[in-house]
Amino acid sequence: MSERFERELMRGSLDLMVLSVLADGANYGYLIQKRVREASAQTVKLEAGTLYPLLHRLEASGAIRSKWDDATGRKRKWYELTAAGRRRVRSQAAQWDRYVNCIQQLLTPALAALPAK
Amino acid sequence: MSERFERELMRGSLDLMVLSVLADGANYGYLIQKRVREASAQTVKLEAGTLYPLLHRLEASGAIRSKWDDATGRKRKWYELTAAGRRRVRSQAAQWDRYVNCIQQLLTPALAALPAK
DNA sequence: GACACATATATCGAGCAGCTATACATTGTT
DNA sequence: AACAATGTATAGCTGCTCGATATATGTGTC
Repeated sequence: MSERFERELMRGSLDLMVLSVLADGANYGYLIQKRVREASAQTVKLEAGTLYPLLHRLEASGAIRSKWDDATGRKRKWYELTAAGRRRVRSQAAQWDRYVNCIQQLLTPALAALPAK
Repeated sequence: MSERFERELMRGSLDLMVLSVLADGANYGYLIQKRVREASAQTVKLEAGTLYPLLHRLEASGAIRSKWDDATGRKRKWYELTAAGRRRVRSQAAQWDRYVNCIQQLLTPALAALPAK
């Protein structure tokens, strides 16, 4: 039940998380997945079936661009932010902050009103 | 485009927002909608077509219970938290906090890595 | 050499939340 | 009489995330 809650929480913010990872430098899918999982202490699982379509959407929307790397043994598809992607990180980060504050304004009085458990 | 971002942000947290309003005391749909909108300075629009199904889901899951009020002129359906609903507010609030911290841990270094705009 | 396991990307169907549009009924305003 | 605001409700659409599945290569171990 709390699983479902967290899954829904992710919906709006996965884009921003992936873009944030790429703001630290170019990266490829498998490592992005690991970084998000580790940064969130396994709170955000980020399944492969979620990540790859998401990367394709981000690329289609012009926020990132990709390049295959066939040189080394494994084939990897590297992604990096475009200029539009960098703008998006900043703009969505600002929206995220505003949004978190909105929730906090509802949550703080609500918790205060609840019996002390 | 940023509209879509905020809409998706809401997905996981609308439950918690509505439960928070009800933690302040029993309330009915139309007023809950206004309170969420005002508390968020219109950031969260919360349409009627979203709210009423959501209230029905919350009731079906046992977090809230309802009672029609036919006494006064307008018919209103009042909702209040159940004991399970109060537990859910606390538990989801804690999850929300953890989740916000996860994002922040990705976002802070990301913004630092971006050129100063 | 065979086997398991990690690495690496990709797609499909199912489930479900939020939106818009629509409907309906009452009350207050001009 | 017309209109806006109050008040609840449902149907259809869109689109995200999941689990399952597919494919292929590299690495370690017996």
